Amino acid sequence: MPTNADAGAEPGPPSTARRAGRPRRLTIDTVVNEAIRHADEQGLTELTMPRLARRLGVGTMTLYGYVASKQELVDQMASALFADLTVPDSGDDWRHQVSEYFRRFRKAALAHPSLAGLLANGRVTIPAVFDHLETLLGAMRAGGLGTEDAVRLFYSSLCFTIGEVQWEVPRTHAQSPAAYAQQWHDLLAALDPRAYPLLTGPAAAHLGTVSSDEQFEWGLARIIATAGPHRV
Amino acid sequence: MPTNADAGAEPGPPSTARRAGRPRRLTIDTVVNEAIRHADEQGLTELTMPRLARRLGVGTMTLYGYVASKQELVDQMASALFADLTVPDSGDDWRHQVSEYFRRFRKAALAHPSLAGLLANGRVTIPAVFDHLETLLGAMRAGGLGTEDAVRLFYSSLCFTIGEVQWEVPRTHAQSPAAYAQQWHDLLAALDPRAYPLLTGPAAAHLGTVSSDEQFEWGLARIIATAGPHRV
DNA sequence: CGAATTACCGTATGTCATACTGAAACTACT
DNA sequence: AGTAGTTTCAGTATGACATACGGTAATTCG
Repeated sequence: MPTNADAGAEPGPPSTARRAGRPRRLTIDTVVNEAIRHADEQGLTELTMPRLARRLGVGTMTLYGYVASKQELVDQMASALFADLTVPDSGDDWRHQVSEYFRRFRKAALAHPSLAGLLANGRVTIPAVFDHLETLLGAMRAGGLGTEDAVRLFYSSLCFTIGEVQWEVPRTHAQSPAAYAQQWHDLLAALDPRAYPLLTGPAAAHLGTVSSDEQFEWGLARIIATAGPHRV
Repeated sequence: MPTNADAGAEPGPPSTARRAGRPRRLTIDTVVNEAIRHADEQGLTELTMPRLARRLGVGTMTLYGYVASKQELVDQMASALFADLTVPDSGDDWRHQVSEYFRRFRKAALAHPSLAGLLANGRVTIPAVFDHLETLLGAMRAGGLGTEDAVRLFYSSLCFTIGEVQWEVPRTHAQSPAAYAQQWHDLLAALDPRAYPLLTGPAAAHLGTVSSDEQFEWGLARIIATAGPHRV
């Protein structure tokens, strides 16, 4: 665990693990992790407090000893998604560094497709995002990029990555790849070739068959590779 | 009770507007529009069938004569967002045309901030999106862009636009601009200048103060302006 | 060993989406 | 007209949900 997200170190009895009173049956991490597992298996909409409690072998209200509300639980699930996200080691090329960072960002989001939608709710003030931004800004500036462009580059890449994940998840990760290909095939087959000569003709090959990874790389490269001192 | 003023020109097969049976008190458009208004005022999470029904002066179950489920209602709200979205007239420069299209797309989404999150649920098979894609593909090809690049350009721009809206809405549109600026100010002020010399120093000016419109234009330009025959 | 402390969880409340059902309002046919 | 047929309206009912409350159980401390 490279990043410490918990800034609220208790000033009282820090090392005393044993307190008076009935011992807890669970830990907050157990609860959050099991919630993530449940969302992965059944989908986020199937996650309810009673179901999660049953899964953990406790009463429903017990969960409220660990989180103040369901919303807080969901927030913690979202944060956990990015707990392991780190900035790549500085290399010779800041472009590689930034690209790789967002590649990791996307990978983290896609690791739990059902949670990717949480990116949208605006509550995810991604922990340590300031650390990452600070580090990457430094790399970009060292590479000759102006501060304003560096900020905008980061912002644009972030938006693109979030949007790409948003778009991709329901289409590829929420179903089998075969079902995805079939869906595109059916969709294109239903179009009138006279009304849609391009979509049913030359463009057809690029719509359903190209891997999403490639699409992501293409777009990210547009944003990143062309910025900086050498940009057109 | 306010009589609905919606134009109810039935485009169905028969010109017989009058059928047997009790007349409807509402139209589907009235229902969807009032739902959108409610979401704009109170937020999407506050939209419930009982509340919407009360607002329309009907019983809760009456709504189910217009939509099969709440999900269908929400889907229709999302579709309505883009009902007026059109492809800009063909100009001399396909880049302007594509840029303007996504500018309109974003504007449509931001017109109802609380609904922007619906972009994320993957159910919005934006109506007529195929029309738009077909038209823009034609323009791009006519401008010398290869089909594959054209598809990827559209896809990347779409992802970026969706992500930008996603990111922006909770930060700027769900609150007053002043509150937004204050939030950034507080956030930056809380950072330790020694740990975050860039964020608190040269980059600070570009974080909270730059307009989102400019950020959007910057990113979109990275994607669009550099693609094509002249790209690096 | 009792008292204090803390966590667990059964029960209760209010809201939600929605199924069912019969009343209500209109047209069409006689 | 009147009645039959058709369609919509809306009250009630059901089961699930998030969560407040309060009693009970498990532990440590004096």
